[in-house]
Amino acid sequence: MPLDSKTLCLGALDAGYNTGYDIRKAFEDGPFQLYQSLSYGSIYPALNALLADGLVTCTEQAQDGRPDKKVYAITEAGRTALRAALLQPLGFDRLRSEFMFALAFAHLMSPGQVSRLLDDYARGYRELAEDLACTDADPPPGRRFLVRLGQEGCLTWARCVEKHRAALEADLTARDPAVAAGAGTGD
Amino acid sequence: MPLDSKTLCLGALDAGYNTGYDIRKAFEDGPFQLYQSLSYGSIYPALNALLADGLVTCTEQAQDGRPDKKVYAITEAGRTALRAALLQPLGFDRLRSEFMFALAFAHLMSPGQVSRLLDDYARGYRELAEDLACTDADPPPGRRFLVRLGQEGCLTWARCVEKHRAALEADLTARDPAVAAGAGTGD
DNA sequence: GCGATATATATCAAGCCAATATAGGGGCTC
DNA sequence: GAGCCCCTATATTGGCTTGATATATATCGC
Repeated sequence: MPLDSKTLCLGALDAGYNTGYDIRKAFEDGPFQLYQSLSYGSIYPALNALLADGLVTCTEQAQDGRPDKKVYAITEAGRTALRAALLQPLGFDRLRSEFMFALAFAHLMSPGQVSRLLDDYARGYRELAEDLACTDADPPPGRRFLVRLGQEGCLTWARCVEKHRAALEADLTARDPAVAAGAGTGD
Repeated sequence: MPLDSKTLCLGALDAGYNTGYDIRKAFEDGPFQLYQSLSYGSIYPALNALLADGLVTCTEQAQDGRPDKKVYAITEAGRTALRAALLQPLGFDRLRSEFMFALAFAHLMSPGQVSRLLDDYARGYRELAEDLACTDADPPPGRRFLVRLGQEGCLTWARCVEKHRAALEADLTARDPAVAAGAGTGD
């Protein structure tokens, strides 16, 4: 198992996110949002396990009013473990798309509903492309590459949807002539 | 929650996959492999729940030697439930990519390791594009659209990786001049 | 002054995945 | 024909993850 939640946390720490709260932001809005996700229920237990294994250190900072901040830092052993995990054979990408699954049943919907779905889907990827732009300044080479790749990929995917949607919409009206004619012309 | 495992099973049944074993294949190698996944641990309980709710029917077929086959069929109520679930607001696509996460830490690897990662990554998408071609004959409009979209999307993504990789590899050697000069190239 | 949002840690129920158990058939090698 | 692996087929379980919730305070807009 190459990339469990402990490895993901080590990566976030190496990238400069040093509290549980910050790590979650890195996966929610930050540089990792495009290709990984991680929630509190995984992060806090993972940090405790990493601490027990000596792969991270923790210094508590008392703050005015706010709850104490636990600032974590990756150790040299941690960085070695991260490097080792990244070199193991990696599982291939897995996409979970409710939009695509819904579109697989376009024949069960009205053409108007399908068109709205396609609009929302393409727009979502255009918005995501913009979100990917605003990340940290001067990232390492790998993350610079991923920003460019992610932005172009999202825009290209949106364009691909817009390119092929006409064929789908034509297929649907061809199957349901009543819609094409605008009135009940029979089947 | 729009697309839980019960909804996914209803969809697979509507698409003509009518046993638990078959449904899994639809998500493993079949038309849904690109955008959803579902395992036995979800499928069998979901089918039981759907049966209890009257959204599917089940007829047991005794077979020579082999265990009895439970053939499920979606009911009209089931198709209505499927339609209703697909029209609820859908969550946006979520990608889980171990390759991209690993590449985010390219600065922790040797250039050779990064190059191999990029090779494997692009090749994986080219192979996936081929796998997507062999699906069932004469699919409904939505799935025809998704096949075209999926194939073009995978190929485009592979090309996008290959287009941007040179910049990454240049960045990495610029950071580590020893590698550029050819001295002590540890792999 | 009031609700909304942000900081920050932590836990829990519900759900899901990967692995395993069970069981017979077909095909392959030696 | 013995051993072995893969395919069909259903079912269960352990362990992990998500999403929601609890707690406590500060700041910001209005």
